[in-house]
Amino acid sequence: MKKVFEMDLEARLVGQAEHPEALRLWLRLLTCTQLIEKQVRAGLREQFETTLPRFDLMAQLERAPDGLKMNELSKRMMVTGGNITGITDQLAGEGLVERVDVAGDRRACRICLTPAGRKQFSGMARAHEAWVVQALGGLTDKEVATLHRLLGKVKAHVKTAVTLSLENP
Amino acid sequence: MKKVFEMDLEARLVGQAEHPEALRLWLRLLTCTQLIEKQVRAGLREQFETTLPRFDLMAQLERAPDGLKMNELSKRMMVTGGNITGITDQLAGEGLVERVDVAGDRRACRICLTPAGRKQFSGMARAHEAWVVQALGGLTDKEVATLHRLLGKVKAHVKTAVTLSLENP
DNA sequence: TATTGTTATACTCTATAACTATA
DNA sequence: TATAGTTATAGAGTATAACAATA
Repeated sequence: MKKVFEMDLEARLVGQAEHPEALRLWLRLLTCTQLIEKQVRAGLREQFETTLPRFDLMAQLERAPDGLKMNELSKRMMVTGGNITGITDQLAGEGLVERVDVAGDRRACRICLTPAGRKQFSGMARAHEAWVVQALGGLTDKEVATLHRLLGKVKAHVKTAVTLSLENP
Repeated sequence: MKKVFEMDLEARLVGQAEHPEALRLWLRLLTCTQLIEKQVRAGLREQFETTLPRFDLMAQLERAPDGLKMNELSKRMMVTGGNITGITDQLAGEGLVERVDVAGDRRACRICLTPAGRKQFSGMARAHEAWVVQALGGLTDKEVATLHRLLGKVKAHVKTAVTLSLENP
């Protein structure tokens, strides 16, 4: 049996007694996310020959029956518009999504999953869910709920802070 | 006051009642990490003209008075060796770290912070800590402790699973 | 043979900024 | 003028694989 606890990002804190707990928490948050994200990226690449941003874009569309406009995708995925164009071009080239005209605004378009895209996504989503459930399998239902609630507070606080700092530069 | 809760990655779950809570938790974890990480990267770039991997490497060295070998840095930062060489080259070119011979193994070297590197790092670490404390400022001490403990369980479980899956391919 | 570190390379992801077309 | 989307580009970040020197 190999040793499970290797040194990692958190190692940089050893011996720094004066660091607030918030810093320890952040490093642990980062480590957990990176560990799970690496597994998800590897799975998407090996089993589906795709990437996380491509999966994310399709996941957004799967929940939007009428599709989403480019700028809406840009906001939700937290990346700038040019990147959405690029990913959309790839997926459209493979017939997984399509651009649909928007009535009343000839500048805009909605991006929609094609039937082929919907079908492929459902397989990926199933695998993705299994990876995540496995990764978080060490927690009880109650612990999952607690984490979800507390991270909700973090998210609300950070989003507020970001908004305010953008509004008052 | 601008609306704080925009749609984001988590939006892809709306309406999917059959999804386990684990998936919701994962998306929230990812969103929180990305939000904070974006702020940290922006701060490092704007205030110190550096990047997160460079900061991470220096942070590892700051806690290792005798420096660290390349393969040790590679393990801790969870990236492959060639990248460590690249970052080390940059930092060494700016006089912030140095390669030191290892007695008894002429293949290896230890990477150490120089006095200049140590000095620059201390300023960055102070700012970094302030950003993180601000980002997590919406939580009570008790909530921070709870999150830290629960994420510790996640980390242990994922690391065990990764190790096992690597050992039994 | 195995390990340490380096080099070369390719690819994904991202932001920025200039651009076109439409509102 | 402002907005929706595109294009072009540069740079960060990463993995892979071939390589040299040493163990």
